[in-house]
Amino acid sequence: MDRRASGGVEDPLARFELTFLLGMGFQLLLNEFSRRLAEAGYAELRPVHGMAFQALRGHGATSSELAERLGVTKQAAGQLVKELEQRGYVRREAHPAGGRRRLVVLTDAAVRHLEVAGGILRELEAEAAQRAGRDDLDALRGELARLIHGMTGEALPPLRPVW
Amino acid sequence: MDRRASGGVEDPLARFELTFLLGMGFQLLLNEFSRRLAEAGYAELRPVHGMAFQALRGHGATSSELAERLGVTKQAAGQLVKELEQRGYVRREAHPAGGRRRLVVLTDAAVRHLEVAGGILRELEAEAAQRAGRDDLDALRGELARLIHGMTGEALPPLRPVW
DNA sequence: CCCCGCGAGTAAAGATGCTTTACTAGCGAA
DNA sequence: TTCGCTAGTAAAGCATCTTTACTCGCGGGG
Repeated sequence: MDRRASGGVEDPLARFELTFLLGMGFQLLLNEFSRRLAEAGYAELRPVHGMAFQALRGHGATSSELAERLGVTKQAAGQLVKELEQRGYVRREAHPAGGRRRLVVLTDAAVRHLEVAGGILRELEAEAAQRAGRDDLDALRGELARLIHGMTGEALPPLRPVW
Repeated sequence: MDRRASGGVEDPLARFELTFLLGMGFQLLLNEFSRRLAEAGYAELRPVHGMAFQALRGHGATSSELAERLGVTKQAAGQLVKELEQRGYVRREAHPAGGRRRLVVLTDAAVRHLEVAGGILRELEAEAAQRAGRDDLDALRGELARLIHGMTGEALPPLRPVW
């Protein structure tokens, strides 16, 4: 049986613009992600915190570098770091290059969070694959990747927590 | 030539979770949409205003109905309506059902905005289709529609302007 | 008939999470 | 030594939402 509406009732989603479809899909996945993350004990962390962890994973970064990667001002990044430090998710160490620089690095708690968050994201993707079929989901990923590359070239855009 | 990386350098996007890919694609399209809309003289309107126009198109609605469709409180919706009324995008008429109800309806200016915005969205989609191929883009639309239906059933989720 | 309660709408204050403006601190180079 | 660059911080401003608390109009039960 064909999944596409052929002669039956037209899918109302077919009338929506691509941008809306992307937005709806994103919002649905993200809401469910946040729900499960809160259930897992991370209700205090918003998506932007997870983005910060992503940006800091590996060798850490200065607050200003973090700001650039997140696409916000360095003041906003500084405040984020302060909160995360108070909650024990990052440490601020002496920066090898000296100056006023401080290197912000993840603690084990943040690394654990990244693992849990990643697990939930993969779980969501697996559930979608079960409904839509693994092949279709891989195709979706490929087409999204091409769309993104077509709009940005090689550089990856920052993912900001607001419209 | 195969588009998928087969033996060459792996696409860094292949490492990202589906949720991130959706978010990036959405944000890229939306940013470009906002840019062009501002260029077309609508710099004063944010995406949420366009969403409100969508929700009101046809027969209009009360502020409370609008609030529900946008997924915000009725106070927030009321403020939105006040702004839009001052700028001449909506009118508030007597509601046939009486009571305190006021029917919020679109003016011609709002209808024109919807046309311009729709044109830009279709333009963006056409450009993406030119890069990726019309078939691929249709496939993307179909897969997004299935993803959304898989998560919501028939009901369509509100599209809120924040994470 | 009256009041009572409900839903629509409004008003004001509060919360949040950014940006803007404006400063201080360390370092290297002219 | 002073100039200027960059990192970081502090405080205020601002946009946009929610919460709390009311007022208005109507219809129904006593």
